Amino acid sequence: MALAVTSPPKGSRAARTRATEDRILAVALESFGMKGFDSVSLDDLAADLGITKQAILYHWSSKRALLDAVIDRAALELIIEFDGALSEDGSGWSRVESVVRRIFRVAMRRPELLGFIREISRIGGDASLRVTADLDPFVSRATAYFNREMDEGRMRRCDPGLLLVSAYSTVLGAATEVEVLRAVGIEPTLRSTVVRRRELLSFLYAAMVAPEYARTQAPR
Amino acid sequence: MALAVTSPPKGSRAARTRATEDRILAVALESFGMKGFDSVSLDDLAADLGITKQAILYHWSSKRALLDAVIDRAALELIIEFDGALSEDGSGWSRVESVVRRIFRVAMRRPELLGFIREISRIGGDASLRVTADLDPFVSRATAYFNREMDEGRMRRCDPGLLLVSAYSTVLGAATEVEVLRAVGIEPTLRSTVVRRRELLSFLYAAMVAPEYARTQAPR
DNA sequence: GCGATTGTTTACCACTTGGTAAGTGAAACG
DNA sequence: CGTTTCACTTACCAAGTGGTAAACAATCGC
Repeated sequence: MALAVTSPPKGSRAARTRATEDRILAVALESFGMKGFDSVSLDDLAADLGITKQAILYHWSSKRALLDAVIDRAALELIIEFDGALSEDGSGWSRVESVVRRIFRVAMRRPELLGFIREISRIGGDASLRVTADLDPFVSRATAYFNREMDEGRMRRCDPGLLLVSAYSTVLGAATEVEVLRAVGIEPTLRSTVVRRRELLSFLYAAMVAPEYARTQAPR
Repeated sequence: MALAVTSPPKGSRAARTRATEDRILAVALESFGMKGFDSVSLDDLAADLGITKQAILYHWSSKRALLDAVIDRAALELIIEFDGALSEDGSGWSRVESVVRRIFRVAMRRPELLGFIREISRIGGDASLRVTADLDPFVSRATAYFNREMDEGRMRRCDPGLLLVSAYSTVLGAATEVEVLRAVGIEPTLRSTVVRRRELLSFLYAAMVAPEYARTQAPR
């Protein structure tokens, strides 16, 4: 899919270097996330970019070093996508709802981003440690938020970390487990995604919202 | 980890052939599930088995053909692990609970099996179609079960397919997303797994069991 | 016992992999 | 303007990839 438009040199040299590295990281994130790290060769990447593999190795000394850079970029983009939702106005359920909507939006529009995180989990070792470290600030904020909500009785009391994992994997699963969806007869179209999101929200609502509080805030 | 004990030839020729193919499939499932299809070469597999790669290619004409065989085996093992739980005695929540316990047991004892299904999902194409077809009977049974439970008012009314996906990915996630667990500060030990399973069960309980029915069957 | 069959190995092969070394053209700098 | 620096390419390479061909040894039918 070489879109390689050999764009006319523009801007300062430093700026163009940054632009090239950006393009490489973007394509690498996309490919690693969709096909897996080992399934994508540097030649594949280079071909998609319309450059040579050695150009990539000029910016990063090895494929593994490139992976580290992609991890950092993916974590950054994830935080940008989700962290805003935690800062939004509204409390309790409405804020959870907005996070879920964002995850669905990301899963629909940028599936490679979530796929990449999963891929990193499987690679394990240093790569996992890196993504864990990168995402730590976000996790802390989310956990603190859950704790606050529980303290004020708007959410069922439970372990915030586990709640985060449960909600994360539930939403991520419903949003990305295409094959499983097919297996249960749900063809992943845009239309069905809306239905799934609505059902999932009521699923999460039942699981998370404190019963005493539920009457005042009905899920859609 | 070549355990290659060059076992003394035993049994009829047909039986030994079956045994060899079984060993190959077992090791391939383990490796593909943990490291990914592309990350495991035929030479790697052969080395683990203490044979040569050409011995593998004698039984299956290509690496891809081997993958198909592994898919069939994985689906079979999955069905064996889970289908029994659907047939067990008990109704409503207790049966769901027994399925969840089984998935956790599988996730702890045979992580490669669940990892393999996920890997196949990502490979997509024919491989996905194959696993979908293989698992179809089980999915039908589970869906029918959910429908029955809903009809009799023991479960919250909702789309059975989506419920299956949600429950599947929630449990699978909580059981296998080791990196995410680490990120939220849950070190995946045997002890913490028990805690997580208990919390997850109450999470699922709240989400699935019909409110009118909940009073009579408290989750542990 | 003996040739045919079968499972496996040794010997290859064309191709791809990540990575190195040296060269090149254009911008940056004095 | 010359030269130095930089981003990148062409030319390689050794190690590995999936796969083929032929040799070989154990077992089967007879």
